Amino acid sequence: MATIKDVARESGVSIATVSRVFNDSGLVSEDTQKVVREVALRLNYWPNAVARSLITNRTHTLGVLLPDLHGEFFSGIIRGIDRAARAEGFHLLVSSSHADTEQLIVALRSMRGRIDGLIVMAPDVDAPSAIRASAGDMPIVLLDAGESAGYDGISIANFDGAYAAVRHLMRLGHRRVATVTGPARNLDAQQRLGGYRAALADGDGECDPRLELHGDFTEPSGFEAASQLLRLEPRPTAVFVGNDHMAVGVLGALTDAGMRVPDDLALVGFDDIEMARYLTPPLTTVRVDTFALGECAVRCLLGRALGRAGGEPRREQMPTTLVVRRSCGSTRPGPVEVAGRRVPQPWADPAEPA
Amino acid sequence: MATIKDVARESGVSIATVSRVFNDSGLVSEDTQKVVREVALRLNYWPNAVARSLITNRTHTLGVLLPDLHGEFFSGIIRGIDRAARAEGFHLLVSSSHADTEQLIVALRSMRGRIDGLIVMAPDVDAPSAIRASAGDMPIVLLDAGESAGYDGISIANFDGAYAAVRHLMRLGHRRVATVTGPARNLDAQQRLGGYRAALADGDGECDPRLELHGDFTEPSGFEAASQLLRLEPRPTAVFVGNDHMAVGVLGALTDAGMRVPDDLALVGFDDIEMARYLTPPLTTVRVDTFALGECAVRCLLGRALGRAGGEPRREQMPTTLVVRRSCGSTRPGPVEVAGRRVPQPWADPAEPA
DNA sequence: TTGTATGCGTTATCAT
DNA sequence: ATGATAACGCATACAA
Repeated sequence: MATIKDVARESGVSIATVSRVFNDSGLVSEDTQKVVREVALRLNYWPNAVARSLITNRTHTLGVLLPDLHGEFFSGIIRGIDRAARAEGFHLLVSSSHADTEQLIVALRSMRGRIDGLIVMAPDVDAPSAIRASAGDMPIVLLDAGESAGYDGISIANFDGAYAAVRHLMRLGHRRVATVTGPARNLDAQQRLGGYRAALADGDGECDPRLELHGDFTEPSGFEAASQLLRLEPRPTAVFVGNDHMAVGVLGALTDAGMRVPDDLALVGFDDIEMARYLTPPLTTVRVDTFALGECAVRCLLGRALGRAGGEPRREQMPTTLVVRRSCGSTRPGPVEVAGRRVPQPWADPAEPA
Repeated sequence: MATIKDVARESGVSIATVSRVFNDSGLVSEDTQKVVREVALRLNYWPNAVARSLITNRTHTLGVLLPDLHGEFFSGIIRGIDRAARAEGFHLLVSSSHADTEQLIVALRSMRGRIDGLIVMAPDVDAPSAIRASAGDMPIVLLDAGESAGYDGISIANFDGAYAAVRHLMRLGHRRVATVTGPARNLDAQQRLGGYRAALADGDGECDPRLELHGDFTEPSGFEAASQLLRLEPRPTAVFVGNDHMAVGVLGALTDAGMRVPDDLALVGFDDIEMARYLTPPLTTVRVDTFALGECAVRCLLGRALGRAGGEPRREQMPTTLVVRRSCGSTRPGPVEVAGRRVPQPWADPAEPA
């Protein structure tokens, strides 16, 4: 692999000139520039990014630390990150599957010097401080974390989304509305539960602790929770499920038990995973725009990394949208959902904005 | 951010000794080592990966070039890559969304010096040679590409999977079996079409060019194709669809037209996306283990990058599995599919191996 | 066991 | 407009 020296020698100029050709390009004469570029092309030369980083202290690379890469949620986020980063000429150094904060720190440490900024989705609540210690003064954006002081952060409007979903159920006449929660330590789960409770309180719904069933965001846990739900006396007439994966499990259990959705029990999920619209009945749910979340994180991060922004930590919140389909038994279905679809699909679910 | 010099000074040793502590660790006395480690911890020192790479010419990073990051297919692949790479202490430098080969080359060039090896899923047929020119002597693994000479490559058993799917339909008594293909230039699509044709020829099925409908792997294109399919005279009794996304569109169009699946028309897809089991009826399809595909790519690549392997280019093929659900009208449903699921789901689809 | 000195490929700072 | 040379942070051959 040719280096700057090879190009300099072949071109009959100094390495400084070659370097200038590939950077400033203003201080080099047309003729010299032409020669150098030709030689570089012939030798298939391109500046070594590592050597360049060492002296400039800039890598044009963003570190991305996620708990997982699987599923639509993470897939959407990383896609948004990728698009936005590429648009600014940045690469992505990705590491995922961190079981705990310690593993995350190990990954972060080994990125030292290789990245200009960091996007982190921390599994634990205690992660941020540990991260800061290992990250030096590198700009960091927290994805979906709490109000950690001193960090830029982007969160999801979990509370609002859950509130809108439950309020929708109550407008349909439901007073006894159950919920299936996510993991207790999970912030999204906590906030969604908060929205559920608030909507219930604001709309004179029944506030019964037994109506709060516990899941862990997985489909089997939804199945389990639904089994418990069916044993409640009196039985709730609707259920707000903390995410769509659990809602799939709930739907399965209800169908098994011979319950009709939404007639016997109305159902609303959260996330709007792709599958939601293809369930029977199509699932009413709260949409989270994960792509935009990723994009937003990059914009926020580059604002700091490139010194465009400064001062106060910025906190942004990604809005959510209630997507009404048939599982909630809405009496007034909205227009056909068309986002991202190119062809009319008459068999698809009706939907309406929140 | 502390450097090796800071640690050396604070520890009262030379930078060479500090370096040894963080590398060999055999040639340094216990005492010195202890002091250095303490100081390093206090100063929050960790070797700068970029500087280290410059001299060792090893980055412990793998480049990953994919056409997209969206959807289960890519999500599964990159997850497999991530896991396998992490297990070997490697990072991932990811770049995606390359519309054409030129964009891909630009991305590749800017990775120069930053990666020890490359995993590429090239959108175009002409990509490999361009890649080689820009990659120097870096080890490369091609994902899902043809028989490009001189490269390690991992492909999917598209032909076998399609063959098994269509053969299954014929065993169920179907003779007039249609297909919906993917993009003409797409290798997967070509191979799946090949498997369809071969199974038809081997099993005295009807070989009618009109039975080959063209799609582009998107759901709307499946919807369109199904509309054409319904106008065929005589109407086929079964259809093998080139991927699950199109199969969803086909199913929608058939349902719209009042056709019953599988009674009026049997349906088989390809990929086994998560949604497949939740459709009505659950979709019989050919499973591709994308996770294993990614893992395999990393193993193959590291074999070369770490100098473990040599000589002949290796070509591996990921096997596929026919997952029988209800959309094909199989008269003998297999055991309940349990892979990756922790809780029995009695309402779930029956399945059987190929 | 430890220190000195060189070089990795590049940019940046001086010169000229 | 161009060249010589010192950094950048580290690993390593060689010396001690």
